[in-house]
Amino acid sequence: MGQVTNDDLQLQLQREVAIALIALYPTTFSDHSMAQQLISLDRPKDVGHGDFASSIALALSKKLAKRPIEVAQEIKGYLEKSDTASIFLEKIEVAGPGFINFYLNSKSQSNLILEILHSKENYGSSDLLQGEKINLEFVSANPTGPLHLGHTRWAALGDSLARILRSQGAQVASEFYINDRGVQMDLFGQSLQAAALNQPIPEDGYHGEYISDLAKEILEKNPDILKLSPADQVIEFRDLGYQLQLQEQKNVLENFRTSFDIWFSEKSLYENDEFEQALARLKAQGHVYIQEGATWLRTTDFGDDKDRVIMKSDGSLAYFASDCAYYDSKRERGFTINIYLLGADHHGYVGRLKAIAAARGDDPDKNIEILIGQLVKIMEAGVEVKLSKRAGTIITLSELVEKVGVDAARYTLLRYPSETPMVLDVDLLRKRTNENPVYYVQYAHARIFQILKSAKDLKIDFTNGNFDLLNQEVEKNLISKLAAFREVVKSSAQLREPHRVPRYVEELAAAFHRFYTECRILPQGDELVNDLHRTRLILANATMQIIKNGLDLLGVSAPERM
RNA sequence: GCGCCCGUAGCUCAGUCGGAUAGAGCGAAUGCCUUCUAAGCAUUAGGUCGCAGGUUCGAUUCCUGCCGGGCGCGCCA
Repeated sequence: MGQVTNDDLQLQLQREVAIALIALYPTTFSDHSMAQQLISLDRPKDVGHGDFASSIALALSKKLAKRPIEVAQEIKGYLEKSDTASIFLEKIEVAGPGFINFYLNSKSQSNLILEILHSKENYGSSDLLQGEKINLEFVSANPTGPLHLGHTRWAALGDSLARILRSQGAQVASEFYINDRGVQMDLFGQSLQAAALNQPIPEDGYHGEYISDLAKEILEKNPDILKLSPADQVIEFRDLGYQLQLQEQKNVLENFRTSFDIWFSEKSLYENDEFEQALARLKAQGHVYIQEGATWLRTTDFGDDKDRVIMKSDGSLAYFASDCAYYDSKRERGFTINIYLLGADHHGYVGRLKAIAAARGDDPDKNIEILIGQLVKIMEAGVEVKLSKRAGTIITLSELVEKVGVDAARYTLLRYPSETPMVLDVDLLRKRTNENPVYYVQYAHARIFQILKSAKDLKIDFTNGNFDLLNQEVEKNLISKLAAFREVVKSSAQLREPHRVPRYVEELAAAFHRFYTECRILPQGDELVNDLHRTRLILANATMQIIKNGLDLLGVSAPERM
């Protein structure tokens, strides 16, 4: 047998246990894959419980009519005699009510560390999602104003999720859907025109201070605009304002390290017949009907609350028309998995979006995935800031970044599951930036970097070490944390949950800080360099690599000094 | 009224397929720098996991009902 990678260990251990079950209880287990499926095997939170733990004995207790501890002992006994298991296991223990704890030997630990140092920035990536073509749509703000705090959360989440999915081999297009047509755009144009002419802005128009600034900018650059007829002025203001505002959004997102592969124009759906084709397809499939002069899609056939209007009775298009054509476009472009990151205020869309997919003949559970991002509340001076465009109390993406920086903003927004409503305490982020968890993680990285730099200055060669020497609790704990990285990134990708990465990286940083406090890494004074120093340097180096890899998945920088 | 999400320490929140004494950060108290970054570490305090049932060897986790909070239920976008 060749070198066993850590990734395989879990599977291999599972296989060994399955073999044991079949040998020990032939009347209960005959089929190998069935036995293996039954076996739970996870990484315990507590290092005292080994590198892997299984509750299989507890689960089987009833079926075998034996006490859990007895079952555990029997499995342990069998595995201890197994030659294959002993290749990578140090020892097996039965603990608590009947858990079996497995401890890896130092050979498998050193293999892990060496693999990290060998793979470098690629460690943690896999081909788990190889061949998947994923469209990931997020932010998708109207180009009629600045990006607010909600958009900021989706920007961080979407961008990080794209990085995580790509790391697992998926082909991902991150996409921004520009709502550049319809009533809102016209209101935008009217608002700009009114502001430019010092006239009252329409009641349902756009009011923020940015509108008058934008109007002023347009006037300065295009003085001739006033010569146009009022109706043409609106169009001109709308189009020029749109360009400026969209460019502004692009700049802000760029500065937030959020990149999009595709900026998709809603208007374009109508300029090259994509809407016509999508509608024709739905009609041909028999899901479209006309009632009271309006054209409807029978989404209730596919679980939606009510049918949706595509074309209104006055002949104008409903917003939903674009949704249909847009989904069709994504499928035509070859995306099999289409992820929508929606704000909680749009969660009512789930039913109709799924219905579009189903009506088209797709599998709504497979081809469409919708992630709901709960809204972000803001606390300032101990009270909640009510967000209102009218009152000018909205906090924009760029304001947040100005206050706390890109790293802290991204990291904070990524720490929580998207479906968790979160409260940002601006005062805390503003006044106490040093206490933000992001600095805790970055500090660990910077610390290691400086130590390795010192080691190089001292001309210490730490390419080889002896992992048998690492027998302290803090050292073992750090190694076992490193071993968990791959599984964290994988589950993060599979569950579409980026927050697992920051949580993990914080645990890893904590494990390192404890290790650093208790274990001297570099030789002191006149002390000669020995294998323990070298091995600890290797361990520190691997830790730095994983912190860096984790932060990269979040789009957060890993500073060399702080 | 119906649908989705949330309810875990004083505050902000983690907690994979149900598992071992329920965790982290902040805040509070106390220790630790003549040696690698104290933006760190250690110890202490702080909990009826919203409430009540059910499923089972075992429930913060799954099911039902209730209470409380957020959001959504247009031929608006």
